[in-house]
Amino acid sequence: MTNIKEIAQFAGVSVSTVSRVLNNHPYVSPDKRESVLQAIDRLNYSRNINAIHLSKGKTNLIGIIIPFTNHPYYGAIVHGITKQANAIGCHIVIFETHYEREKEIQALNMLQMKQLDGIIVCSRISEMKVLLEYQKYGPIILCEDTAQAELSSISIDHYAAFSCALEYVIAKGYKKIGYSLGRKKSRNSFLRTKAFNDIMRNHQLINNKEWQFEGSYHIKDGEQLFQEWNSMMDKPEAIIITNDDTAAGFILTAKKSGITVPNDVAILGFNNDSLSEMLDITTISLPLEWIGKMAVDLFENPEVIKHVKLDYALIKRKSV
Amino acid sequence: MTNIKEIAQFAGVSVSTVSRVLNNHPYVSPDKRESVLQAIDRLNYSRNINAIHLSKGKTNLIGIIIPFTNHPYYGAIVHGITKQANAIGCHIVIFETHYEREKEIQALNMLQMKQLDGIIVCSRISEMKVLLEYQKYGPIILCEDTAQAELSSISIDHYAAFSCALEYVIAKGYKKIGYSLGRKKSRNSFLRTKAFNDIMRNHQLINNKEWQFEGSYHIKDGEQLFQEWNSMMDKPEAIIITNDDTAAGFILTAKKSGITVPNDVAILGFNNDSLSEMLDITTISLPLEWIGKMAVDLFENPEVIKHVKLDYALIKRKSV
DNA sequence: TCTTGCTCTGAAATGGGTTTCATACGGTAC
DNA sequence: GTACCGTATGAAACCCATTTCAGAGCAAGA
Repeated sequence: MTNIKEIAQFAGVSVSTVSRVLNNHPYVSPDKRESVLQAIDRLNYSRNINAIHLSKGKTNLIGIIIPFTNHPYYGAIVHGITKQANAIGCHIVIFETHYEREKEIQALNMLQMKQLDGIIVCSRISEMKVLLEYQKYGPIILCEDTAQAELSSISIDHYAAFSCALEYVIAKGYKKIGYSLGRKKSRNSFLRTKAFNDIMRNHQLINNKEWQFEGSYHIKDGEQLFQEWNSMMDKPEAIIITNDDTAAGFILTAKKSGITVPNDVAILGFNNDSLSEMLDITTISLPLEWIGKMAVDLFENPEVIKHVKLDYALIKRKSV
Repeated sequence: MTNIKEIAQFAGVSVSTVSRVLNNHPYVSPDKRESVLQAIDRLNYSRNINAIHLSKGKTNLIGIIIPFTNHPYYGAIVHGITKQANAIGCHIVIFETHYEREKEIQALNMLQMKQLDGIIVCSRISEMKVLLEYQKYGPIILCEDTAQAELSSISIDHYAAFSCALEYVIAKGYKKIGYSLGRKKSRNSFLRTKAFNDIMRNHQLINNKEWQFEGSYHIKDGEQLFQEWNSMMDKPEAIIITNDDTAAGFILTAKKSGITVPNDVAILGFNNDSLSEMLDITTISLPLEWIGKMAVDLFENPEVIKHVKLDYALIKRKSV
């Protein structure tokens, strides 16, 4: 492999001058620039980026912590991140964690060891305390509704979004209402649960713990959810499912058993995936790609810790 | 940032010894090892991985070239790659190309500049010639049915898989058969087209160019495809759609117009996504995760160029 | 006793850039 | 004429770890 030194020799200049040409610095005379360029061409030179990384102390690599790659919700966020990251000359490294602590630590260690310039956390299992420890090694952006002042975050107001969904279901006349979340212990779920409790109390409706489910991520989970619902003696009349895929799974499975939506049970989804459009599922539309874009923006300005909230929208269709 | 030199000083040894401790080399006396370990702990040292990359000439990073991240087909492959890559201590960098040449070149350049140890190409637009030029910089693995001897590949026998699908449709008594591909110009599509032509000829069935579509990737494309189909005077009775998502979109849209499957039109999908299971779509199951795993295996053994073929399976359900 | 061989250690070379600093030169303002 | 500034350039320091090489010490076998 040819290196900068050989180029310098070949071109009859110093390595500094070669470096200047390579980085488009001013103060290089046209003829020297030309001869360097020629040397590069002749010797078929290409820079060793690891040396640059070492020297500059940065890699233009952003780590993304997500539980699953293969999922519309995170897929959309990752897509947004990728687009914006590319726009600022960065690439992304995916850490698919399946909510294993160890995997998250791996990513954080790469930040510490300077292989990553920053990390965007889409969803996590590690305690906030852990993230804060690693903050000194580079910007960590959270895609969650955090109250943590020390880390920038971008999120949807999940309390408000869930409230909006619930109020709509209630306004439609349903009284026995359940919901299904991803993981109960996440920040998002905490806020959604709180919204549910508050609003049900306000309307003096029954808050039945049996109608509260979790583990809704994929289509198949909707099948499972339907089985659970179907086997209950006392069934909720409406379920808010925080994920269109699962909602779709529920509805499609229900149909096979002759249960129709919204006649037998109303379903309200989240995300506004194209699948929900196809199946006419009433849903809350979330600006997922935009979350990704904003996360990168926050990464770019690490000196200002900000907490950005994005808007949501109720998409009225036919499942409620 | 503390570095290895400071650790050496603090521990009263040479940098070589520190490096030996760090890398678990033998031939370090227990007491020196101990004092190095203590120094590391005291000074809160962490290695600069970029220096290691520079020194070792590798980064344990594998690039993945895919057109879309947000898609079940590629999602499954990426998932398989990620799993196996992690197993061998590598991480992955995603290049979402949307079939833009420039993006693919970006990835290849990162291979050249040694930021990547290798590249797995899931689908591409660049000519083979271009890939071959970059081969000297590191292993390039193709997830396609290539005849190219110089690059390792992992693929499904798309000719056979498509043949299997078509023979099944024919055996079911359909005569007017169409199909829909992703991009017509891809290697996979070439083989599928060839299979179609050969078999239709064998069975002396009409090969109507108007019944051959492309651009089928997402659910929404299925909606579009249905509109096209529906507006035809002379409609095919069966369509093989090389993508379950699009097949699902077709079927769901059809249902809204009162067209039922397979009575009015038979649909055969590809991939065996969970969505196809939900909708009882007859499909060809492809071992996508396994492709990912095998791709990493091939990456690991770059000295032997291999062309691995994986099996497929016809999943009979109710849409044909 | 001498040779061989293993354990242990550090100096120095290596990987390959970026950046600072010192210097030199030509031109302009006063 | 002198002071000052912008352009141009190279030497050397710096980023940080790995690895080779050479040598020292010590024990076992001949």
